[in-house]
Amino acid sequence: MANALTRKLERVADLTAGEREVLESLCDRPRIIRAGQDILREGDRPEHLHLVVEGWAIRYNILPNGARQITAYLIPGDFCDLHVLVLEQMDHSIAALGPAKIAYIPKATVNLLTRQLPELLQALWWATLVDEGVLRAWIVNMGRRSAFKRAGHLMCGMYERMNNVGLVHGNAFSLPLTQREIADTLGLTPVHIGRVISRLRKEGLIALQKKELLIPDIERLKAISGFDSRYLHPEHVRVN
Amino acid sequence: MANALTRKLERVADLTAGEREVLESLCDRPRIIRAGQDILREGDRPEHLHLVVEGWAIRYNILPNGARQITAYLIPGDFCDLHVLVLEQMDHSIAALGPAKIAYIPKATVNLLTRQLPELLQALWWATLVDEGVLRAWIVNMGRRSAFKRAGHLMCGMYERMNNVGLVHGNAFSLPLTQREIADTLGLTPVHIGRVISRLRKEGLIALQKKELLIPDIERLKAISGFDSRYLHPEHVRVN
DNA sequence: GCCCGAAACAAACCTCTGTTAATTCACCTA
DNA sequence: TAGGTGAATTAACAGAGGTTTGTTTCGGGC
Repeated sequence: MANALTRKLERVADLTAGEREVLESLCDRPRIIRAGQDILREGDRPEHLHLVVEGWAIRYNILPNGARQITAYLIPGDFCDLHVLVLEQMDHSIAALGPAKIAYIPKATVNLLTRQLPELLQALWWATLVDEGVLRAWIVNMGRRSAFKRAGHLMCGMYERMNNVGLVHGNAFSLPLTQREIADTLGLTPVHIGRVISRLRKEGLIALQKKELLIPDIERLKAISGFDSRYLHPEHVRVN
Repeated sequence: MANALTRKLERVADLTAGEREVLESLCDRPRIIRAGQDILREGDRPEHLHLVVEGWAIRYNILPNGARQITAYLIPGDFCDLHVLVLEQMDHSIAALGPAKIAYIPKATVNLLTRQLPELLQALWWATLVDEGVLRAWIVNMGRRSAFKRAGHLMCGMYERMNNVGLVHGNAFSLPLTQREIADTLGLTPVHIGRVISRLRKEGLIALQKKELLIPDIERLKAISGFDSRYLHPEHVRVN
């Protein structure tokens, strides 16, 4: 079975057998990170690139007043810190949500690979462009939607991502987040997220228990929260 | 004098004379776009890439209820639609703020160039990674800061960008935005932006008149609004 | 089975930001 | 110079979301 990185990059580029093999080898011998532990901290100047092999991680900033804002959820196949190739220093932190496996890849290796395999370089660039689309949708969600729609939108996005990797069964999937994390994602408070979730339940839009989220009618929730999945779907076929 | 695209890419990569020449030629014969006119619309499947050569543009989404959210300011040297290399379809629109000059570059040309000049491909990737950092800072700003700090933060960011390209004189620079645009940037309403600006004025943090913004003490404004310029500054020196 | 801390749930109260609308100002054109 | 349009300003009011506090439930360890 192909690993997550390979699967992800193949959505935007055709890879040769050789390239695929190289990618597989990068994920060898990942380190195990305990739940909640930081993988990278603001200010770090990492010598390795960090790749999520298994589990979930969050990208987040802590403000001087202690508030936290989450800016990304990282799933298997996602790099934590590609930007340090350019900016060197971390301007935010990364933490494992649950227990996770992280591969440590020397920066030099990546620099070498991208110089030798332009095809791979392009795939990484394109994956970055897709990520940008996700960030833009995040901004729109936070800037112009009510808390109720914001929460619905987030859940639709999670559904899509999990569905893309075959992890939705019977309209339900595992959502290993506390209300505090949802709040820090959407720019709200845990208390208010509680209110919103209880309303989503009351209106029959979701059933959430034991970190398992069930969305009985995803199309209805999408319509209500103004979710448009276009931004997640690369339609590109390599023109070679 | 080098054009804006060249200057921008040289901040993240060493370019050969030949590469620089190619970049210059891309900006030949830009089209003139009138103030306020759309350059690209949501749903478009452009055959060309669009590059800002002169003037400012905004990236924005319109929601079903008519609300607008701006997700980027594009200045000379910025591409409007690199992501259509992967996603093909525009999931947002782009409009010229004032009168602007836009270069139309065939997608095929860019695909060809990036295949022939890996150095250029890498520079574009890295520029994309820098953009990602800007989007993350935008999210943090909207999610976890009060309207007052949010506005101050935006102005600090504009100051930095303009300063980087030598357009700040005597602590002042041209800010061609209406309060409505500032509101749509920060996820607030024009009325409230008005309140916030008047308070920023009262506290002597800014002087704004005729689209000219003066920040008497930039360090003070940065401190008050929690601005950290790290995310804007590539420190990288190409490892050749 | 019991205990503990964290997470979820609830209620009262408060404040920031949104809404609406009227007034003034700036700029452009006839 | 007058008239017109969009932007900025101001004010009164409303409502979404924050704060604080307390209670209940959940999950893991013993």
